[in-house]
Amino acid sequence: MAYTVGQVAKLAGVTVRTLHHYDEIGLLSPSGRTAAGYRRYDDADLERLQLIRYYRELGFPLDEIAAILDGPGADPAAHLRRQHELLTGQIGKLQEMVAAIELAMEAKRMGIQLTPEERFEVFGDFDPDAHAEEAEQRWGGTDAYRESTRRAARYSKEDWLRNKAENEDWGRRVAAVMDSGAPADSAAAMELAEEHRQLISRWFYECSYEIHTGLADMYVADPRFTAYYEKIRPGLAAYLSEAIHANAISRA
Amino acid sequence: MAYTVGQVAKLAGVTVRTLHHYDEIGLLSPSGRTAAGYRRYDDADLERLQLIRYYRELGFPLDEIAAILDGPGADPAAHLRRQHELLTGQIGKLQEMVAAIELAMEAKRMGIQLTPEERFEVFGDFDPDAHAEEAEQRWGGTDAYRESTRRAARYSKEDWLRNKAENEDWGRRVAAVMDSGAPADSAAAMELAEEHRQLISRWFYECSYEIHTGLADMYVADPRFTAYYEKIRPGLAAYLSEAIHANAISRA
DNA sequence: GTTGACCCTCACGCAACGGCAGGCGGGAGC
DNA sequence: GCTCCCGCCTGCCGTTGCGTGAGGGTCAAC
Repeated sequence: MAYTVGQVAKLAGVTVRTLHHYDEIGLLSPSGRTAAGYRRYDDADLERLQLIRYYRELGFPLDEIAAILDGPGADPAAHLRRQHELLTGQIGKLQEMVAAIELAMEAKRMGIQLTPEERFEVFGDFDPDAHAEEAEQRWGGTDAYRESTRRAARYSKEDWLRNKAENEDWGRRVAAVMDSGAPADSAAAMELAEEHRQLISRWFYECSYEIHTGLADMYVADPRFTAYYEKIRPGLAAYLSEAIHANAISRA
Repeated sequence: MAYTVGQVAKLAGVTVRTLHHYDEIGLLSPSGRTAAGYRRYDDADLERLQLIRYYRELGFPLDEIAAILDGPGADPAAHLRRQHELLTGQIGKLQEMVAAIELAMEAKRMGIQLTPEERFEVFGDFDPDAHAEEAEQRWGGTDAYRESTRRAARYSKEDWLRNKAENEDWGRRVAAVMDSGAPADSAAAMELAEEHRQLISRWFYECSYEIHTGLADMYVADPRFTAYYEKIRPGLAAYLSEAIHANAISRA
C-alpha cells in the first residue's frame, strides 16, 4: 500500500507540514516519489511514523528519536517494549502528581500551609538537604496565614459562613458519636464519614471513595492533618480514618 | 518568607532563565525587588508557580496559563480541581496508549499485520469514514508480509530457529493437553499457560499477569489472533484464554 | 477544459526557553 | 581595606518544532 502526504497526515493525526519537516531533517523520508515529485509513503514508513509518534508523545526531541530509531541493536519489538516501559513510568509519575494535587486540595480545604518543598517535590530533582533545615519554622505563624489563605478563595462571605457552620455541625455530631462509644465501623460513624465525603464534594472538589480513603490515610500519617481533627476531639483522626475506610468498603 | 531566583529555581526544578522569562512576559513577576535590583519571590509567588508548573506539565502554552490564572472566577481551589481532572484524563489517555502498544507487541510477536488505522487511532482525531473502506483488503497477502516482518527483527537466524522450535513444541504440548480432555483450569493447562507467558517474556517483552489476561481476552475478541491459535487446534483460542485467566488468578 | 482539491518548494515567523557576554553586589577570609 | 568567588542583573543571539502563507504545478472529475 502506498499513501500520499495528506492521507498519512490524516491517518496519523499530524499535519502535512510535520511530515515535510520530518522529511527535511531526514527523520522520516518517504520510500519513494511519483514522477511529478509527490511523496509516496508505504507501510514500513507508517510503522516508523508510529514509533516516532510514541517517542514524541513521551517527550523525546526529534534528533534523539532519529538516533534511537537508526541506532544499532534496536529491532521493532525492542522499541515497543521500551515505549511500554516509558509509558507505564509516565503513568506512575502522573499518579504521583494526582496524589500531590489531592494533598494540595486538602491542605487548602483545611487552611494548612504547605512547605515549598511539598509544593514541588513531585516535579523531581529537588535538593534533599534543603528539606530538614526549615522543619521547625513551618509550625509558626499558621493562624494568620490560614486566614489569608481562606480569604483568597472566591467564595462569598455567606458561603463561607454556611460552610463553616456545616463543618462545625458535622464536628459536633461526629464527636458525639465518638463519645457515645460507638465503634468506628458502626452505621452511625460510617454515616458521618459519608457526610464528610459529601461535604468535601459539595464545597471543594469531587471526592471519590478512592480519594476519600487516601485522605483518611493522610489524616493519620501527616501530623498537621492529624492536629486538625485532634483539636475537635483527641483520637478523632484515627476514629474518622477507620470510619472512612469502613464506609468506602461497605459502599463499594 | 522571601526567596531569590536561584532558590526558587532549585525548589521548583526550573532554571533561572525560565523565571527570568516568566518575569519578562509577565506570567510570574516577583512580588518585589531588593535595593540592588534582585528579584524577591514570596510564598504567594511560589503558589502561583506551582499552578504554572502543573498547567505546563499538562501542555498548556504560557499565554493560556496567564489567561487562566488571571482570568475571573478562578479561585485556587478551582485550579487544583481542574488540574486534578486534567491529570486523570491524561492518565486515561496514556493507559489507552499502553493498551495499543500491547496490541502492537502481540501483533508483531505473531506476525500479524496491523491496519494503519489501528496503528494511530490511539492518537485520536482520526477520520471515522476511512475505517470501513479497506476492511476486506487486510485479509489478503498476509503470508509474504509476515515473513518480511519477521525478518525485520534483528534476531540472529539461530535465535529465530530456537524461538520457532520452542513455540512449536509448546503448541504440540498444549494441543495434547486439550485433546486429553483436561479442563482449561486443570493444573496441566494452567502450567502451559504459565509457560506461554514466560515464553513471551523471554523472547519479546516482560509479560505481567495483568498483560497476559489482557492478551487472553484479545485472543478470543480479535479474529486475527483467534485464527493464529485455531490453526493449531480448533477451540484452542478459547481454551488458552480460559487457562490464562485461571493461571493468573491462582498465582495472584 | 476548467474547476477544485491536493501536491510541491521556498521562506519567514513564533514560542519557550538555552546559553553566553559583560558587568554589578555581597559576604567572607586575609 | 582588598580580593575572591559566587550569585544576580540585563541584553542578545541560537535552537527546536513546527505554523502559515506565497507562488506555482498536478490530477481526477465534470
